Amino acid sequence: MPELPEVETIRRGVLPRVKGATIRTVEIIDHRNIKKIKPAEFKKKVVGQKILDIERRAKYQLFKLASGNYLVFHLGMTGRMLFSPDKYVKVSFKLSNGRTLYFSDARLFGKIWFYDKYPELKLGPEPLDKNFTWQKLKEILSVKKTSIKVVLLDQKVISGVGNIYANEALFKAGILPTRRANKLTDAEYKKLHNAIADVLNAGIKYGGTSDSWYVNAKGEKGSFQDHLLVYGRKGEPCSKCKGEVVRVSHGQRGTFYCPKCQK
DNA sequence: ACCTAAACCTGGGCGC
DNA sequence: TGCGCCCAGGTTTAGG
Repeated sequence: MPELPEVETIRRGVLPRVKGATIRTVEIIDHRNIKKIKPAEFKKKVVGQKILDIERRAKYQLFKLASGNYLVFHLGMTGRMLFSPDKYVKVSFKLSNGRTLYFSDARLFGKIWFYDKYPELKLGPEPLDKNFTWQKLKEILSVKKTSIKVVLLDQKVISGVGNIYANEALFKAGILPTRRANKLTDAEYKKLHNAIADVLNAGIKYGGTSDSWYVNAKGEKGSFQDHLLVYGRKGEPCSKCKGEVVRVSHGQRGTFYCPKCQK
């Protein structure tokens, strides 16, 4: 479910509901989301901790605790952060402010870690960072011989972009997903840089994409699915040329594009 | 370095 | 209703 815009939307909803609160109890319904540490140990470390802030790094949320420790969440494909439980809750955190934070995850691809200090995540640059210029994009892409679509999904190269926004950005930039990342022209690196920022900002503006599992911290759907131009639109007319949007499998992921508009 | 396939999992949707 | 199949916003690992 969650790419950068969805995670950011969730963070903005969760923060005001947990900021300044202390975690009183932790209930673990399914321990498989909790990584690197045993459930009992996790509870022991987390209970009693005060939450100061939530930082987002790519698709990760880092809960900054008053002790200097960090509680880190990755939502995988179907992870949710809720304050009213749904039927897929796996871990819940009862807070001193009367609320309970529910971590829901139907497919169990989500991950929760406890870190003693600020974690070193092996991630490429944040695409919405002010310092992330088109020249920087060119710099990191021009050493990659693989396809541009696969590279955009590689979190070590550029972080936060997932399958939906990669498809949308390549359509907006008019670039075929199978082009070699190092073979784009300067004009194309510029267009792609703009397109990535545009689709991510639009995703945030519309509160994320709710094609299937994604809801925000209040349990509400986003609406960017109503603005998608190619993702999930196999067989539909292209919004630019009225040709047909096609779907192929590329890099083991559904890849949507317009063969006429993307070169 | 790169490429592919498979693995981790469950659930929704669709055709029959 | 039910079954089988395909699909899924992500990431990691193994092998060639």
